[in-house]
Amino acid sequence: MAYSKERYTMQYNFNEIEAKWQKYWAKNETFKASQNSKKEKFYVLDMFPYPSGAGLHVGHPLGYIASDIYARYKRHKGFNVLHPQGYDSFGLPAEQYAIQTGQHPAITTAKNIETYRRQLDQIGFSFDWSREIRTSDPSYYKWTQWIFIQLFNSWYNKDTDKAEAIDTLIAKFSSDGNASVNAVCDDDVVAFSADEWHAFSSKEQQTILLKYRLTYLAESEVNWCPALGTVLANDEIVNGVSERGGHAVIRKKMTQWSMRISAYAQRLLDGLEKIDWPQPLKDSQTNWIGRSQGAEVIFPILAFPKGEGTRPGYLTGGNNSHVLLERAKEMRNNPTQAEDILWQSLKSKNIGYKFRRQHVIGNYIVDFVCLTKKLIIEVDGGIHDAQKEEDTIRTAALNELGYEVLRFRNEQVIGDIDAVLKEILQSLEKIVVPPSGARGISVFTTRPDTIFGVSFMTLAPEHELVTQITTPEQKKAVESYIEATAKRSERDRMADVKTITGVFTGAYAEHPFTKEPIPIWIGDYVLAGYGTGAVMSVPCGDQRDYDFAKHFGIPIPNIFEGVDISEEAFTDKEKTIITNSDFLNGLPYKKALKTAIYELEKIGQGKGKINYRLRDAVFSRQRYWGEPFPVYYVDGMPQMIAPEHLPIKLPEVEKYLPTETGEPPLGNATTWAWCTEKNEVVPNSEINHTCTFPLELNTMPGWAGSSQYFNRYMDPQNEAEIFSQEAINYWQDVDLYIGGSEHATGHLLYSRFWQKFMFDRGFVPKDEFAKKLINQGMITGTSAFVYRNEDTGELTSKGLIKGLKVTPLHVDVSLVNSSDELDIETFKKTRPEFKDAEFILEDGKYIVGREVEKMSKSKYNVVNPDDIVKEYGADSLRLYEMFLGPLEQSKPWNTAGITGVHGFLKKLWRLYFNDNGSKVTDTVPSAENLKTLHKTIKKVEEDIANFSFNTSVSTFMICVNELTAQKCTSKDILEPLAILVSPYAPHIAEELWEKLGHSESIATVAFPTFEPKYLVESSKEYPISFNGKMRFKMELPADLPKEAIEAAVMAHEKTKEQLQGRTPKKVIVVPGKIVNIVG
RNA sequence: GCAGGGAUGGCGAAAUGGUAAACGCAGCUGGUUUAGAACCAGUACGCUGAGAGUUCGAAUCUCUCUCCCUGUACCA
Repeated sequence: MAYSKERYTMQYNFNEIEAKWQKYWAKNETFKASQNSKKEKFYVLDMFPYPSGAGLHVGHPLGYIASDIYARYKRHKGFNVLHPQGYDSFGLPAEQYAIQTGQHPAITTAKNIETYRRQLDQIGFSFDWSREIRTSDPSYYKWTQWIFIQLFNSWYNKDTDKAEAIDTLIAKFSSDGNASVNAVCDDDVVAFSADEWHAFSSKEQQTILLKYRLTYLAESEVNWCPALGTVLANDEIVNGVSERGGHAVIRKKMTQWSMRISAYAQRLLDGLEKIDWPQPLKDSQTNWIGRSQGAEVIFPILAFPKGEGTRPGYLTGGNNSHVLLERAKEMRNNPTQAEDILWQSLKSKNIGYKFRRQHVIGNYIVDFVCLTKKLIIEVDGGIHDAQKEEDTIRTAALNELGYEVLRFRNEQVIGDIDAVLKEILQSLEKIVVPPSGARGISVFTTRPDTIFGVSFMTLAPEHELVTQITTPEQKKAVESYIEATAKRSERDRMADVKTITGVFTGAYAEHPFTKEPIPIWIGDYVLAGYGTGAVMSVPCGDQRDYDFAKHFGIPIPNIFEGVDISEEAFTDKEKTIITNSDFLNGLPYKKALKTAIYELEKIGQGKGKINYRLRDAVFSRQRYWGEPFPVYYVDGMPQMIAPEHLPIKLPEVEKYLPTETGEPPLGNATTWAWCTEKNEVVPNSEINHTCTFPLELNTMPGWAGSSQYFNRYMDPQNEAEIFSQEAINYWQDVDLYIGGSEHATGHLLYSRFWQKFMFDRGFVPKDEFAKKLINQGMITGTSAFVYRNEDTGELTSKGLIKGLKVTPLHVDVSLVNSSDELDIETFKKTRPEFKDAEFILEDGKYIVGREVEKMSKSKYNVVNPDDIVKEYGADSLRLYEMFLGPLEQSKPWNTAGITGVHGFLKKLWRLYFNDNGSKVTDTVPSAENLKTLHKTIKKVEEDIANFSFNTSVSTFMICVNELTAQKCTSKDILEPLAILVSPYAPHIAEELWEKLGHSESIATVAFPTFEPKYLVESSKEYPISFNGKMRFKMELPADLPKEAIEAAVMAHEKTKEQLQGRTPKKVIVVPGKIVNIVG
């Protein structure tokens, strides 16, 4: 009996070992990163998880295992390693669960975190749990709120190309106004002087500053999801529906907080060059930012339709208009003969345009004016000959105000009224009046070199000019087109790219150079949200324009030399030679581009411009379970709460839905007002708008809490600062960041933005937060299927379904063994609907079908790590996940293979122990032993450097197989081996280490040093190939010179056999590698 | 359409200019102890998606094509 007990303890009892060491690590805080260490730092970070209710499946730990191996390896290499973990614990699922059950999201979140922690702990990660953070914890989101305030109090100075404190902007405004300020700001800022700045009211000043702040409140069109009751960011929408739940999304105007990320577009692009991130990830950020270089061109609008167009203000007078108005009235009542004749023809839209007489414009009273066309008609008597000079000044002043002046003499009007009217009409037709302040249609183009190829213009149906320029004849067609496109969802519009639709507005624009009229169309291939929402259409140089022109029979002028455009547009920039283009003739693309921009700038109708696709990020969400803003409102203007009063804690609410009046869920809170005297949150009833004000009802989006969390880990308990200068200066940045590629344009872009902002404001020393990033691939599930015969209802084994009409049905993967046989009895028990099903077997077995799919509950292919750990142990799970294949590749899970790595661990254990106890001796290791060990050290170090963890697991297997065959028992080999294995399989390594007689943890023991001398071979087995095909092998001394090798090979009888008497043309000898005989 | 990645035994894969398939799973044969199963020994299969080029030699480099995956999209 005693013997069998002894035997039991000497078995590899992984469950016991793993529990023991997990407890030891926790108790001794083995992996606590030291805050003041003389060691070199190394920061290994995982993307922290959102703690969902479903818990972890085997796909989740993949990245964590890889980073853990790296972190443990770095500890062995003598680094002070920071390897923290936390939870991104604000989010929609907890809130929706709360809506359904009434359970507070904080409670479900805490419960989920508990599950996650248990699951993570049992895998044996070396996280420094003393640094755990949770984004939903007020002590953490205090700093998210703090950063928001910093952003609010900053503006982007384009001259210094960085964010600066808002005070510096205010100082500029008070000394010079805003004329000299070169900032990233809203489009609609108007110029003001220092005096005007001082004259503005506080509210006006705040309104102006809001246009410059890095986070600002603006009415913007947002993606509103009625089903979720919230706004979604662009990256939260997939194929026109919400990423979560697939609900419809519509465009809606709302006042929202926005982040001026567009200020950083260029730097976010430039920064990609200095970070070691995967190329596909960099590419998707590059595409997302979408830089395109070209020009903005303005096309004046021609020929406003008669009587239509913009409605200019009636009161056009200057400062003395009250005096002039009296005089004008008088003059109206006493017209001259000529004036009267003309008025009879002009009044009541007689010639199609509305005219006014004796109208005050600026400081003048003009005889007649058409306000829509800004055309003034003056009828001069003899007196004007004497005051020619004065009239010139008058005309110039009116021109300055944007009016054309047409002068006629009394005699002309009286003598030939028809000729006068004809001239007036001609002028009216010709005059272009830019609507509502704009000077024409502004377009963005990357091909200003093709400007002479423009044969029409296209506006997005939503473009604001559409309603203003459409002619009465086209009005009906345009309106019905707009209605039709509005009905089509974004999804339909995307799916249906091939169908060409559009309609002519009836209006024309004027070509900047040829002055030819260009018809203006609207078409839904032009997107309102990109560029200016209008394009200059060059059918010969753009396929979409080409298709549109072909479809509607619009001319397609060719401006490319020697190119046939009868079938399709010519888009090859490099081969472009411009022709039929006036001053651009004969120029290649690049030169033509520059020249076109130069000429456009010269005539003031365009300029070179860089356009970005990246839009400012909407930062408000109409949700409960998110960070509250540290903002209250005074007279409609947002005010920041002073940082010393943070955190502003999320208030309690009755229910988590929007209020009946459509306000966000925080509108349900009864204690949600800010008292500026007590500096605390007080009941809403105390709101008096003098010292107590309403608080912001929106909360921050999901990415708020994750955009700086990596820096908070450096000093997570600091209550006075987001992190101490000491901590940030020591830890600097993340050395290795591992996580999924799905965050490419969300978290990873926003984090880089905030990091650059923090850098600009001097809070952090690095403007990129992660030097190296790795995307682990997804682990997919291997679903299993049974096949139901549609005719008989029988379940047919996979090999017999050919020719039958069968429906595949998912079965739980846990009921299938490694040979794809179904456990029929258990299947019947767990799926009552198949209790009496007839099974058609092959060779007495039911074989299931297999297919690789994403892991999901509904597919019955989810594999839970808990079960694996229980059955094979954490070390087996860790090794197996690494062994599956390259880290970055997506790969299917198949539990069957785990017996391989599990067997390896048992074999490893038996190197150290047999039934009687330890086998380890002080025997001097053989050369063979040392060769195996050092070969392994070399390969494993190379593999870790390349993140090739799958091959190092193979290397361990080879090593253990070899040492077992060598019957190695030497401590000098087995000790270093335990260290080598420890990053991968830490539990067994600790146990072996302890059994070898050590009392300290293996975690920081120095990694064995590779010594090349043990790998030196005295001989080499040369592969001898003939014409590149290996035929036989030959053992030769390793240091044999080239000539001797050749001689030895040629003398070999097998060589003669291969050559069959032929003389080789050539013999290639690569010493140490190969011999190749050609001939 | 564009961008990126990929295609090697029945399966996961290794080899990045020099012996293709290491390592593991599954298969097959034999053995040992079995309640299940575990362990040990042995073993077959396979020529790198197709074609061309460079080379003494190509899975690896170049070109053309096919297919698959990921991302993205009337981006002017």
